[in-house]
Amino acid sequence: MNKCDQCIVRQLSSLKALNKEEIIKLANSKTTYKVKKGEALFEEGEVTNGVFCVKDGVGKLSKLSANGKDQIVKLVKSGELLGQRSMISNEPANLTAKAIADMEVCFIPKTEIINFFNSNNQFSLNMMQSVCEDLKESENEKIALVQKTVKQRLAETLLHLHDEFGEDTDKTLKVQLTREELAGIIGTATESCIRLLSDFNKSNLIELVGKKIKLKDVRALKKLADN
Amino acid sequence: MNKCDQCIVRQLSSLKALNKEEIIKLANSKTTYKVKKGEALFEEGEVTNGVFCVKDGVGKLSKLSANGKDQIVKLVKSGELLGQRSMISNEPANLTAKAIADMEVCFIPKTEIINFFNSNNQFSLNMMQSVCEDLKESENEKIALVQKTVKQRLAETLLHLHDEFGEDTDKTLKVQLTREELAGIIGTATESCIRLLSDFNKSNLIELVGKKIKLKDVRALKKLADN
DNA sequence: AATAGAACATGACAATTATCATCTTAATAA
DNA sequence: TTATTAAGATGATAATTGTCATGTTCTATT
Repeated sequence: MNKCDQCIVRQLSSLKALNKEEIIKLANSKTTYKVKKGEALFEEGEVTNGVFCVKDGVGKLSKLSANGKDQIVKLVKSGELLGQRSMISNEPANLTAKAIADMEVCFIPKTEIINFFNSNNQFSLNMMQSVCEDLKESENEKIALVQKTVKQRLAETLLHLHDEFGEDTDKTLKVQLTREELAGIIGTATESCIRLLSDFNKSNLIELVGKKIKLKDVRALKKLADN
Repeated sequence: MNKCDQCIVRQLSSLKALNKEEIIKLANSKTTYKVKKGEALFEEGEVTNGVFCVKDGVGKLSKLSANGKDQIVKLVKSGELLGQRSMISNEPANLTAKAIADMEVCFIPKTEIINFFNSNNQFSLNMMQSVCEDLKESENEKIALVQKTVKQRLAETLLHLHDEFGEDTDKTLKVQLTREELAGIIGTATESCIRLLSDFNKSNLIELVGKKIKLKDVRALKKLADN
């Protein structure tokens, strides 16, 4: 059996609908490579012509503003796909994808995906559902941006990061984000983000272990977040 | 030939991929009805179990916040579909859909849509592309919320409304939104929205004709919006 | 036409958040 | 190790935006 069969992406993403035969085709058409922390998988405006499977590492989808701030739209972790939207829409990428932690990815060319669309209905449906999931999240985040304060959004984001990525052995968040990146997720200035982290630290909601963050009072954070 | 064949929704939405036979099935399974301005098609949390075709009128998808403010996520006009996301995801509606102008809609039950998914690949692809389009817009609006000022977002929104809905014979915007709704789109307080409209009026960017809005200097508005 | 209620408008003020400056600490390269 | 740069931290201040109060103008209904 080839490697794709046991791959985490195959287990977690839309690709789980593919049968043995299709998986073999997939394995033959894919290309695997590594992306170092800070490097880009693709940049806004590029035509990607395929989909990226994230085997390992963490990526961010973001857009640079005129004033130089990077707004992070989504984090992508191992097991997920990247670049479906622009591939499906036949458009250049709307966002830039960069590695936040060293990544290992496979690239699947568009032609192959289209074949799967045509031959495997469940695959199409899975893909559609995954885009719908992204849409729902995006809408809810949009609403949160307007209806919640920066403090609430920070609390919410810390909880999300905890849920999605888990914690290290020292109980700190596993994803290593700079304060600037964290600010880019919640949509605020880096200084504001740092200030609030200090506040949270002082009021014992979190603990700052060097640059890492440990959630100390999840209940209080939750209460703060959805008020 | 039955009515669906000539329907504007059939011409503009994903439904355009359906063949004659499918259109007949569609016509037999649909139910048509009217929704008056202010009334809801469905509310957040409801299970819709199908898709709405907007034959006429304008609708808004929105979410009510704790403090009573209504954040508008999307406007829907004739020719578009409504409720695909929660149908595809098998989830209750995430947003409330209300009529902003008297609407005429057809409801297509989920079972029928699923049949089309299975029998017609192009239909699936169209639907997927339309969700992708929504996702892209949502992401871009999310970014705009963070990276642009309220003034810029108002300018941007006025231009969008002009593009999407056009103008009446007196050159005012065709969509009739209250100031409160407009504020709900750009994500600000109603008073702030009103104040900025006054400012735009004073600086000759727009003209306030009663409650209606006439764009007077599109170029300046554009410059303001994407700075 | 009179009245009530909604929508619009504007001022005064407060709260939130951004910006700029400066400093400390940590990471990286020579 | 030391130098250099990046990341983190904090204060002071300004700008933006929200909130509350109040008044005006529509609009609909009797």
